[in-house]
Amino acid sequence: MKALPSATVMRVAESGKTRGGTKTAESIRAAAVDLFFEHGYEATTLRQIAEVVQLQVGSLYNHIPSKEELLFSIMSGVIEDLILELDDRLSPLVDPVERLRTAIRVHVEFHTHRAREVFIGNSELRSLTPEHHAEVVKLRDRYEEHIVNILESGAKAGVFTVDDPKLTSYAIVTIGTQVAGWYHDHGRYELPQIADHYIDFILRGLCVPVETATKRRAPSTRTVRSTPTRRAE
Amino acid sequence: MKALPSATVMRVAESGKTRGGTKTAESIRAAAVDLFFEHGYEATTLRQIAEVVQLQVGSLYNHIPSKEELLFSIMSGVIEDLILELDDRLSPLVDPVERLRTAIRVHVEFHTHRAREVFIGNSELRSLTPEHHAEVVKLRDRYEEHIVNILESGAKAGVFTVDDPKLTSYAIVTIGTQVAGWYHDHGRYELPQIADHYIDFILRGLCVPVETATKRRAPSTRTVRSTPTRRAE
DNA sequence: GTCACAGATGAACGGTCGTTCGTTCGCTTT
DNA sequence: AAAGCGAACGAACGACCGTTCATCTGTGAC
Repeated sequence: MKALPSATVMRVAESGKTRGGTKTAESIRAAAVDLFFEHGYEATTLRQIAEVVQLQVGSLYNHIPSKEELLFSIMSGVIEDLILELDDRLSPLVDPVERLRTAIRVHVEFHTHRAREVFIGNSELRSLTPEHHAEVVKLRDRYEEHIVNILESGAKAGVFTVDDPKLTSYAIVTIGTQVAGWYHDHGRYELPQIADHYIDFILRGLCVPVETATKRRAPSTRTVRSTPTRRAE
Repeated sequence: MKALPSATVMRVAESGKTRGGTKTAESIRAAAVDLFFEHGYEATTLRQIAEVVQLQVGSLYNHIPSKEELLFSIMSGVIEDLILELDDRLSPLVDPVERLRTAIRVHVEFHTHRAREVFIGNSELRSLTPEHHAEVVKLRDRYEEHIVNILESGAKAGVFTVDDPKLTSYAIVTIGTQVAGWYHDHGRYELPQIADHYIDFILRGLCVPVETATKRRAPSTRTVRSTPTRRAE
């Protein structure tokens, strides 16, 4: 599989689900996400997963090759979806400031909407086989490269003051990522509010003049795409 | 069995114990830090720890009450030390900007010097008993409160522009914390440079005018050339 | 009607886990 | 020399792990 052309086959990413699978396989995956998130991969047993999906342990192996493969498919899947989403939303934009704004917004949105998977992706790397580990790290680096590219193109255009793109990208990525650690649907903060706050914070850090968030949000049609509150828990 | 020479009584070994525990207990703790960091708490075996400290498994229980207590002592210990260090370095300072500068510097320094313990503290919370979990969270909140207080006092004094102190403190703490994930001793970045970079970035995010890092520091110490290599845990 | 077959079953396997415990060792104090 | 005692030993415990497998079951195609 090679990188897909960005303008042609984008329909795959429209629903966020790139991988199919039977209903049973899908619910095994969902149960695993919940349990891995709550107790960690090592502390989660296949028997717990089987209980959630109302199956016997052995039956799981009709749908998964192994516990580790199950983890890997979750981890690689979530990063792939993230990259697809970013490419999709970034493709019509050229202005570095707008591209960075959007990248941060996508990052925060994605990391809240799929917080459990993202959390797993960030904490269970060491439970993968060396081969799978390398594969996931490669995907992660590919994503980070996007951010660095935006910073560098903005610096070249003279709109960002960026001392060290790599170091700065670490800060930006980690700010968005950690949101997954504390955000939940009916908490204190609304999603667009969080994104706006961090966008302003980061842009100021890059010496970009920023209007106040309230002023900017009022007139435009700047709405968050797909804000379903259907996450139940 | 040998008859002891008659004059051999004064062989005192009084220097064995210092702050904390015995030498054995201390090396068990050290081995646990290394192994928990590398493989995670759940994936680490008491038998692995025993092997490192050259003991049989059962003998560990002469020094620890249980595996979970061992984890708890590591996690609570590192946060306590962090709070102590911060209090110590902050106490002579009153200017909010200088206090924030120092807080960030302490945070980054501590999170690099004791990266393994900090990493454990951030990733193994869920392996604690509910009681220990609550205790560690309380300690962590106490630390975060320090940062929020600095931000609020700076905002009140009119030197910081801070939209939401809590949200901003999340960003600040997480920027420093993630350094522990990739910093290592002989990498491409020097510790003070990392701290300076993030201090400037954050201060600009708070609308504090900042001289360039090059001007403020001695020019000869700036040796950032290339990108750091991300540590693969 | 029967055949094929995906999928569910439940027992079993070989390991490994944290923890316990009776015993032994070696040093210190009497 | 004897007693006391912390610490190490080493075997064992019961529980549980991921995985396998021979067997059964239900459903749709012919």
